[in-house]
Amino acid sequence: MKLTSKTRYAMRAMVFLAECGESAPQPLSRIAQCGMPVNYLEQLLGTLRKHGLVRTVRGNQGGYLLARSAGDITLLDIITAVEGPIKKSLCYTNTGVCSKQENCGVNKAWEKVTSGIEQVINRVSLSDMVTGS
Amino acid sequence: MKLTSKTRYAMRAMVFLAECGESAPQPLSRIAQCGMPVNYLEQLLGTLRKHGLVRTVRGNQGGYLLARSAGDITLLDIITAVEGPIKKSLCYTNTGVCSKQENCGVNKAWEKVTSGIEQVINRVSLSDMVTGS
DNA sequence: GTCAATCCCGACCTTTTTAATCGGGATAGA
DNA sequence: TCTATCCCGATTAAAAAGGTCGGGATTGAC
Repeated sequence: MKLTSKTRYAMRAMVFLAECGESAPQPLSRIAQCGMPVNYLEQLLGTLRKHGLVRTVRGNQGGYLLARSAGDITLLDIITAVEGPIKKSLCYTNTGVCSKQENCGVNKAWEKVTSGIEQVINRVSLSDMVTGS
Repeated sequence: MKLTSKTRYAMRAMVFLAECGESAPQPLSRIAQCGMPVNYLEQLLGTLRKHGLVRTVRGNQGGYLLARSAGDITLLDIITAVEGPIKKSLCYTNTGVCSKQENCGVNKAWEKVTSGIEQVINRVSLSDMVTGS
């Protein structure tokens, strides 16, 4: 339950791209000036591209652009892209001594928690992050 | 944004203690039968005790008990105890090139996210986890 | 009073994950 | 053709998580 550099960097990069708009593609070196190691950022942007959140223009004068409008990208999209899908609890998998195996209360309660968190994160869009709304 | 073994173990232990009720203190060795390494669990229970979630009876016939009623302990209490308080975003701390420093949109949006998540987690009590409500 | 069961605690080690670096290849505008 | 750029896998370094160990303190049972 913690915010990693990966997510923080990805958020910064996406917010920056959102602020830049559709004008021109922003080169990696420019985005990295937001305070991130350029080589590491490159990996993250690759991941974001593979998940369809940014698109690229290759070659000279190339760079990165948002793949969709900022209002159409949520924090859940970004976090899921770089951190993977939000994990589910495994609940009493080992010895079974504590009984109840599959449909135990912990599982049900945890299910409620994860979907609740997903909702919260999914309600914040990239444009919200730009405007602070 | 992931569930660690620490949290999973702590949840199991707390749920087990909740199921045992106020009858007798449960020794570490018994709790560990839920499928956790005993020495590691000991550390976790020490942390939970320091945060006032369990109390102990020392000496022979001793063990661990919930410090409060199961309805009065939430998932937020447990997670905060073992993982520390839910972190806040730092937002653009390095070069300042991306402008806006303090009260930027990302900070505001992230603030909303963390408090939202806290609410979700805080609404699930230990007794909810036992009953699955 | 002794003994055994128990909590207590800090130090250490191992494994996994995260973060960062590097080198070379592909692409395309000027 | 040259250079700025994306692309990508391999490697390393740093940090965190997960787990182990040994010895000390407490206390009920006998």
